[in-house]
Amino acid sequence: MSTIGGARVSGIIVETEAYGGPEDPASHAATKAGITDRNRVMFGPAGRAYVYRSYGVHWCLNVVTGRDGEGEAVLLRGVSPVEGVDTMRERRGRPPWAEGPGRLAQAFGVTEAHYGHRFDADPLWIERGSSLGEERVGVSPRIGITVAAAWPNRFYVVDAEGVSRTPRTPAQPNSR
DNA sequence: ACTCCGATTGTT
DNA sequence: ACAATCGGAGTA
Repeated sequence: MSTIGGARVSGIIVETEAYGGPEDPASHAATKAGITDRNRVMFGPAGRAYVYRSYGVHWCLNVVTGRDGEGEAVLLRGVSPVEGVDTMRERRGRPPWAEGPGRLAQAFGVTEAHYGHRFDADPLWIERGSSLGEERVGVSPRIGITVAAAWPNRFYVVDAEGVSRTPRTPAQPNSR
């Protein structure tokens, strides 16, 4: 749920990816330098927003999930819209509204300004949803990464609107 | 100081 | 298939 910019936008989270601390080579917490300006909030207490810029173009939103010092977070990759589709249309121009991490952040109005925001407060928060049968939860490797590419850390609601289309399999080992 | 390239998306 | 776009992370 977001009230960023005064507009009420909400939806159901239907796709996420788990990123661990320094022991997860695909995580932004896994840097040689340890804690940096970018990943600092990941190493803080759970329940805050880790926002990063992707490809110099998009914002992506994570929820810090680890204990203080652990560096773990969950990337929000897909939301099934409930309220504020009109606002999403203004922000995005056209569908899909919140399918994929960049679109999701744009639809909800999330930017760098929300780095470190606490999810227990306005203008951006998460509420408990309804429980879901195991058979409706899909698991797969994370999208778009090149290391730890086999880790089954992506979770999604089977057949739900807002789940990103998985790109064709990345490809070859020998690009050089 | 400088280079490489990505937790992506939209267009060709 | 490829461009857009830029700052983080490592020093290729």
